[in-house]
Amino acid sequence: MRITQEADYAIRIVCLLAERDETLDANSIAESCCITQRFALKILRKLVLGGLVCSFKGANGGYRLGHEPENITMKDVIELIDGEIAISRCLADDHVCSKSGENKSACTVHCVFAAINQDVVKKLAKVSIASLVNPEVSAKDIIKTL
Amino acid sequence: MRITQEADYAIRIVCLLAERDETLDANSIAESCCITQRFALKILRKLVLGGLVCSFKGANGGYRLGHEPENITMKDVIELIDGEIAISRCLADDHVCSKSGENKSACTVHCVFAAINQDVVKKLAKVSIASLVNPEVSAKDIIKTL
DNA sequence: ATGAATGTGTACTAAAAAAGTATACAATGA
DNA sequence: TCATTGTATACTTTTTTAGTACACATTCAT
Repeated sequence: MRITQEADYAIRIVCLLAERDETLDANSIAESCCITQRFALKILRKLVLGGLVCSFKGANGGYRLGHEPENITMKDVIELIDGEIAISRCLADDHVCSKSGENKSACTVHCVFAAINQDVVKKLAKVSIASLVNPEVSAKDIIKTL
Repeated sequence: MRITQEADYAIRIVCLLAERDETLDANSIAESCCITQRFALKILRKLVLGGLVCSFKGANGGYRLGHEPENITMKDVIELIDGEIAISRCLADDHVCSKSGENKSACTVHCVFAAINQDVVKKLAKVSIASLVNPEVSAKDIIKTL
């Protein structure tokens, strides 16, 4: 529900696969991303199940990107790993906050959270993996487009 | 670092104190906010230490808002309770992500997170407690100003 | 003065989430 | 046919969040 480190790693893995347009095995991916092979495997499995990455079994097997980097966004990767993005607890728990009672301000607070949360999601959906790995595009360039 | 339920309760407590311009004791505050007295006391202590709320000891004691509701924002309350707002883990841990290595995309990803995070903070700083409790101001009105 | 009402300070416990690990198994290709 | 590589499931540890307990200090009403 929050943006975890696992999602952060997942983005890096996807970026790596986008940069190196070849089949990479879990070991070299883990090494490049400075995580253990086990943990990389766990993340890769989620990416495969979610369709963002393709896997190949057996000797010389490994992983490849499942789509063009232009068509994968930060939002896609994060939501695949963490589930729906929620900046606050109340947004995560089925959008129900049992203890809020029926007073006006509690409701208003949650509406504000929801609006800000939507904006975060919208922005993350604007950032493609292609732009992240493109050496001609700087972080500033990306931020300008948000 | 994330926006917790405690912060959510804190906002409600502050709103309650803003609406009812009188000294309220922990018990009635807890009841109004649908939380236990113990937990309310814990949150109230933080609010008092942070200066947002004043407390009065002894019989007929209780709590009152420390500032005008116009001068308290959602950001103030949240940061007082949770510390710095951070939508992702990497932003929280002293803005250092040891495992990011030195590749371009990892850095870019964090810059994007930081930019979006700043925007969230900026928006929360625009929402005053006064606007939350004002019955003439709807959630939509507030969201429009963000 | 005294004691009931009220807040304070510190520390503790429990539940949930995040982070990471282990094991046994299945498929592939040289 | 076996070394290489991914799969599936489940477990453990650490961190964070949420909430509780207790002994104490202050104040007001009487």
